[in-house]
Amino acid sequence: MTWTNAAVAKSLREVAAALILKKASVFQIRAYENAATSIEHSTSEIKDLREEGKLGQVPGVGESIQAHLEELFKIGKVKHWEDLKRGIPEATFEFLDVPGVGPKTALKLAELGAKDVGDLQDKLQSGLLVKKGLSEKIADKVLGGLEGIKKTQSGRMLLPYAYTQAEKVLDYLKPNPDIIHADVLGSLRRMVATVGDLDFAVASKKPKEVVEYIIRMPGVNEVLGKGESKVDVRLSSGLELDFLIADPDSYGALLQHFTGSKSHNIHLRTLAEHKGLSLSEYGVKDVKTGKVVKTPTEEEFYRLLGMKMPPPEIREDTGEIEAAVKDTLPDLVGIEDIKGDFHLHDNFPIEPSHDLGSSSITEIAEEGKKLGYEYIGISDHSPSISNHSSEQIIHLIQKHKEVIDKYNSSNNKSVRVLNLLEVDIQPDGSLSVPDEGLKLLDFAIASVHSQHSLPREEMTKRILKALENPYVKVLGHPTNRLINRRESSEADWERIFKFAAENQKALEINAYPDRLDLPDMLVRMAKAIGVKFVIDTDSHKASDMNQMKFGVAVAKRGWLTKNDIINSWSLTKVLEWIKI
DNA sequence: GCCGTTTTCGGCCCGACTGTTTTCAGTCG
Repeated sequence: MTWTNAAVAKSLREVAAALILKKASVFQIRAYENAATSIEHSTSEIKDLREEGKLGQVPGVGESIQAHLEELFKIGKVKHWEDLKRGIPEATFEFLDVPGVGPKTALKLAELGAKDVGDLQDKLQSGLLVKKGLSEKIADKVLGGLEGIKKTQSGRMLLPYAYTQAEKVLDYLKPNPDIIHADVLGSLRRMVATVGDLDFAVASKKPKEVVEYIIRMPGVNEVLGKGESKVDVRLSSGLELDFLIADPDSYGALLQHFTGSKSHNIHLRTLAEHKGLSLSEYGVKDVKTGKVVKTPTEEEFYRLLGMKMPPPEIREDTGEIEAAVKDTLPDLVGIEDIKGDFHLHDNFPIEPSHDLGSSSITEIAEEGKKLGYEYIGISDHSPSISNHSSEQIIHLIQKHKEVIDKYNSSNNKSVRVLNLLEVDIQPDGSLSVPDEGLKLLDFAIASVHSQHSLPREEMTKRILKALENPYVKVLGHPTNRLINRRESSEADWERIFKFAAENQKALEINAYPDRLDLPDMLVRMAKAIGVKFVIDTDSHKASDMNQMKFGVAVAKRGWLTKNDIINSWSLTKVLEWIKI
């Protein structure tokens, strides 16, 4: 068993479930749940922290759980946890993965004889469990939930997909005269890399009419739940949409409440309580008088709590509340600050190791101009090392350089084009292009495209060796994760970030939909170490260059300001940075 | 079981919907 953060968190949640079933103190239960959430959100592998003796630094992990984790990593199990789980059928814990199934339902299902998820589905479909005393409605709900588990296994939605779907829904909502405001909520509004469900807020004086209007939306296949001010639907595509409708006077509270994150809201409520206030989606209540102050805007909601409004992207309870109180929130980078894109693949026949782009330099440059850029970087994959001699590689780079030089010297160029290359970091840390080839470039982006799961120390040395090359200015998609498909590579990121900071190497935030790499939490860590960043789309066709906003979202979630991001600098300043 | 600008004890977020509960429990966000 490899104890990833997800696996450790799952174990803690199972213990919490066991505690619920054994009617333990709700606060003890919450403690285990808090520890699980905190570990899921940790920027470091918990196993590494333990080896470094830093387990106690994880919020929510106190003396007891710390001792439990020591035991877990040492012998693979925890006696105390096993004692707590004793007497509860093993299948109970498996059923917790089914949406809508909590500990008590899970136990009931196990006691009725369901052995595992597959068996559960069979016994529900055959009606066996209902015959044994399970209510039909619960049976239907669990069957519906089993659909959900399949969705989870196939992965949460990628942010750009969710974003596009949500835009379509907002386009349907906004023209309705009964609808005063409509916004997306939840993890999508916070621009988290993956999104589970799509949640929407609607401000209206006529909630019932709005509910009916939503039910009539094209593509709605099933109404999953319906209340006075709430409706959940499933589209024929399988996508679930949740809508919450509020009076315009309390719309700010609704937006705030359901944007979350959960940990942000919990912290906020605790803070409010000390001021004698209580928070809900209806507004801010004075506990003494019982009077609710409605808040039409989020700014007003936060103002009543004596703080500035933190941007949705950073509402994760990682210091934004403290900063909002002290009025020291960072001025986060915005899409309008971006002046270029360094990672773009064109269709020049460079005979690359990986995929070629499909647009010409001219098309890419024109798209760049449309986006308001001053410069772009053409960074094709390097010529494949197995099919070419060093001389051939250098020759191809020379040819490509001539094309770019010609474009830059033409009279009707759209933007300045930088001559870059995405070179492979070989397993031993050497680069796929000899230095004589690299010196023809403005600079090189170095990326790992093979052997992604080397042991941590080997991967660390591999990346550091590549970054030592003076022509390499950027580490491309640093962790190599592919969301829902491939885990991040293991490496000593702190060491890599320190090296990057000391040697003026930038880390890429790759905006490609299933990369979003560097991930936001590592962005924050790297910034604290003093690293600079570039945000790139890694486009293989010109029309993909508009995905920059998703990279900017990652940067925002990592608390980056304009100054942290090299491609928000002027061309002059970028050219100076290249020369360092 | 955790935690501290109410600090080593005494607190710990709030509300909606669903179900089979006729006054509340389970689950979710």
